[in-house]
Amino acid sequence: MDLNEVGLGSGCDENFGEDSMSSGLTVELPPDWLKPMEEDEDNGAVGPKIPRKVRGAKVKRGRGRPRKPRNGITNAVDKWRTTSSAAKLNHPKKHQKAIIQSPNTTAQTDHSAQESPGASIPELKNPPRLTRASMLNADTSKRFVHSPSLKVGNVSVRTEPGQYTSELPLQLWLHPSLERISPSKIQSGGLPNLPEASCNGISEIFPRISECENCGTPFSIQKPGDKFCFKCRDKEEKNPSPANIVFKKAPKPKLKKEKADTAPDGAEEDEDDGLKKRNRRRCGQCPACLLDSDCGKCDFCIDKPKFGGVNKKRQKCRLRQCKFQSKFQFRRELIQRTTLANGITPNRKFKRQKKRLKRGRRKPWEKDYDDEEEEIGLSDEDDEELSYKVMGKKLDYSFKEENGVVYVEADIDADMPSVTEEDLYYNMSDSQDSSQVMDSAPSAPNVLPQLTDPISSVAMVEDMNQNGFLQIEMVRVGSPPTHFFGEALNAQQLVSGSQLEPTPVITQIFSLAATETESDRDLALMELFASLNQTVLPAHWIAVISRGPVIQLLQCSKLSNMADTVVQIQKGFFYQVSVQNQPLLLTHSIYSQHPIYMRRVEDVASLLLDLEGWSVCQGYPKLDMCLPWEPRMCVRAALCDLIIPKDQEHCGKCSQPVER
DNA sequence: GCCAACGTTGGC
DNA sequence: GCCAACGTTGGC
Ligand SMILES: [Zn+2]
Ligand SMILES: [Zn+2]
Repeated sequence: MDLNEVGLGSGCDENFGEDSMSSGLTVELPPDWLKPMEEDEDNGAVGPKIPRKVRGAKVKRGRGRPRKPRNGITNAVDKWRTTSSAAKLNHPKKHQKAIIQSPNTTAQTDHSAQESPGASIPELKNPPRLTRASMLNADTSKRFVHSPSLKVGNVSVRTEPGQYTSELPLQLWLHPSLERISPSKIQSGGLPNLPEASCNGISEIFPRISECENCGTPFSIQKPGDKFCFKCRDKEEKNPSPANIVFKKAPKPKLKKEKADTAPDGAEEDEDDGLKKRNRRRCGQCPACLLDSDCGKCDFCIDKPKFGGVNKKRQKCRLRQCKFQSKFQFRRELIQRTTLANGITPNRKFKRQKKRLKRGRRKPWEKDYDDEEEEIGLSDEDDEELSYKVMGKKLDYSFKEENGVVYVEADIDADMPSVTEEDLYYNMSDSQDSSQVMDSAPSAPNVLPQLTDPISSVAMVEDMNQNGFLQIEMVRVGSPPTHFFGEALNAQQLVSGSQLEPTPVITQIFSLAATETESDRDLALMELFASLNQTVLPAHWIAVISRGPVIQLLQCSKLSNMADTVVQIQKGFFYQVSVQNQPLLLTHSIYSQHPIYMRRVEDVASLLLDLEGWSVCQGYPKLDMCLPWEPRMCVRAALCDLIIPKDQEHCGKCSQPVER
């Protein structure tokens, strides 16, 4: 799976003239300027055994083990504010060319017509190219998997068998526990290797995380029907159930490791095995897996030759350890964050959690590396205390900003007995102090009432159901990605979960003002994402995150004027509004009414609310392109405003089109 | 049983 | 051939 391919807008990149559009697939890469700096050459590799000084930290994305599959799909050109929009202004030539090649063509959008369930989409002569109707606008209703027993949680996205089309709607599938899926059906149904082979990448956005039916551990669903976490799957495979029985009530598998097990036979299995092994430690979907850059500060990073380390540990950066499948997950990450925030130098952070006199496998002739520790000046007492604070107790935290200084507020529950790493992880965002609810009614743009009653979320869910929205809207808005952040997902959890328990006092505030690294920026964005998912955003907006990382805010309701609108927030909190995949010009007045950076949930919410007050320019009819029996097509002027006041039908440029 | 160390290997 | 980072293992 390649999250680079997450494409939220639908289809058309013709404005940038580089996409052949043959497939109609949407491939939207995060802009290069947002990626970690690439170092193009490797100043002579040095043997791993030789400690060396830091050779500028190289950030390289194609790392060894996990394969990051590519495909031949043409990448969309940057459409980001600072690049594309600016490019439009700065490079009129290129832009002009694009316009000539492909004017912004748009189908006359008629939401009400599309909304009617029976309405079929007329066959267009060259639909993907000419219609800019986004996937969010497409008639998706038929593709949803309906189930009488809808469970609010455990929702993920997938395409139905045989439904790999260019305009993929947001689709949901119910957790397999609710649906019987036979393996043959899956295989013949053309659901190739989800998540690896997803056509437009939309399914990558939503984590397919579920709970292992055997051990309850959260895990990433690798393919439809997965019910067990990696471990249990392994065991299951070693004692496979008869082919036709799919959901056998697994008798608590004896989880004894059987060493000399059945020898794998067949190259196919080997390959499969290899692939499985490669991906064993990464789900590819969690925030950690989405991170591209090493922090350079954790113990594993410090150990890396590129950071001047001696390459003894040879592990992936702590921050990049998968939230679900890594064996090094989380505990130390928390330590790092805390200590980072605390201003303690990175070198001190990850020294032993446990005092060990000697370490395994050291060759007798090697230097005693314990000395090294003394060089650094770390006393064990320091170390243990630091670790204890974080590890032994529940820790919630949230970012706050005040006078330009960013703080981490950590809630530490002293009564909490020692918790597992998973617990820590899942408790991370349990603190509802930072959780805010916006009423779905677009009012009071800048006031975010505190979440008081979890029921309100439930009520909202029901509301939306009654209003006839799509299934996705029956999920609490903003919830899909929150699997990662441990937010309670279904109604029951909302009621019975930690929200009802008063969260302890904020006991520590750490300043983060100092140097901001690439990974800090990643984390800050993740943090915003987490906050967004603890917030009920304005009606039917959801936040998803994709590789980069990039936060994307989508309006899920086709009834909204903003159904085709996506707000994307990048590292550094730059944001961009685009309509049907086309970025608004920087000069658009909506930008002047909001902060340049979407740092805070409030800013985002306010922007979304504001957007709801606008509508999308419908362009002007392109008569010559339409044969009488074809649907009426509209095009937009080159410099179309895209978003216009609600009472207008098209923007100034489209009402007096220059072309023709 | 834990984990530092390191052999190993997929991906490039 | 190099590198990232996985799985394994011996010392504790
Ligand atoms: Zn790191
Ligand atoms: Zn992951």
